[in-house]
Amino acid sequence: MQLGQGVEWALHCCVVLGALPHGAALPASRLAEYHGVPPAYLAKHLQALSQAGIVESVAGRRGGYRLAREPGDISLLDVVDAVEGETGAFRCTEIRRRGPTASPARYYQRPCAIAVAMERADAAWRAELQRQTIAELMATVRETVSPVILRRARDWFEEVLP
Amino acid sequence: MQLGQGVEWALHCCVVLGALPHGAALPASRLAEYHGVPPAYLAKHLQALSQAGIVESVAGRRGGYRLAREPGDISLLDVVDAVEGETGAFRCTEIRRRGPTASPARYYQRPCAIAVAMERADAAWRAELQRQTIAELMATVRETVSPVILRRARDWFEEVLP
DNA sequence: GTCCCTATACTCGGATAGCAAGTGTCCGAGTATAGGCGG
DNA sequence: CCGCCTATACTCGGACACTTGCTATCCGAGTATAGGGAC
Repeated sequence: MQLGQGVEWALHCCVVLGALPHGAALPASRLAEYHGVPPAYLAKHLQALSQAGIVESVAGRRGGYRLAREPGDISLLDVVDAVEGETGAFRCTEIRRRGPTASPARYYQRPCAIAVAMERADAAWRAELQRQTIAELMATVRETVSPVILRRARDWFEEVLP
Repeated sequence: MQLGQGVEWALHCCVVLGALPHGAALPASRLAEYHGVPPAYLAKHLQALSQAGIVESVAGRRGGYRLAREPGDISLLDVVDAVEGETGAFRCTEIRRRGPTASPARYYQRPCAIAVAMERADAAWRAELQRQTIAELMATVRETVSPVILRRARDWFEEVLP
């Protein structure tokens, strides 16, 4: 089990977009340049965020992406679900109904105990992601990132933002 | 993100092996037959369980697999880690150090806030899996599975066990 | 000076290849068993 | 009748193809902008 790179990229992008001046948009190409990742591939994941209503796209010149909601209203789970899809980590294929002891469906009304146990762990994972928001992430970043880096980032943004 | 089928199969196999008479072993082929899954592929996952010390293999005639520890000493996390590998779901590639604002390593001593947040969710997932054991799974199965199915399973085992 | 129009340059969006990991399979090495043979 | 030996059949274990989904890329549709021209 392994999450795709897109999750990491999407989260970093959300933090960056949240730090922009209100209403400003940043093109996907700039986001890719800032993070040092392939532009075309990052665009694909940004489209997923757009379709999920997490970011909104602004067309034309001076266009780009910006957060569609307040950073405090975007949970990490929202981002992960948008990029990875909402299919749970565990998939129960009901193998208990197969093999020589297979029986009519009425004997399997209770859910599979193994599926229940795995879903429980999955729920704990999702709950922890739901609990945290992009706003909290931004606050932590501001507190932990070196002032030097923070300054360089601000300078770079002022340079690329028109 | 999606776990492989092997996790489901391995958990079901552990529950079945835990229900065997003490000391008895069941061949991989029988386990595959009982669950209606490809024998050769299930064998691959059972090898992983064997290398992790969860089950032990008995060679030769009357051989097969049996639990290497008491069911109460095997957590679901043990099984998942054995089959899927212990690599966490989220992988941080430190993209914060890339791009135009890249700086010397001494400015990145604090861990990446995004990685920390994701690791927190991963830890919650693993903790929930660690909390539950094969023994508890067996108890739940005994309580929830239809008596008819339970009887058929017992009959089948008495038939195939020599 | 102000308004409108047009050409432009830039943006997103979906459709298109390449590759790694999970999926599925096979055959060889090793061993406890079962039967036969000898004492 | 008992013990030993051998052949056997069965087991696990690792090495070998195949398919799905993640990774990476491109070009076309659409739009806000900037500049020029007319009034």
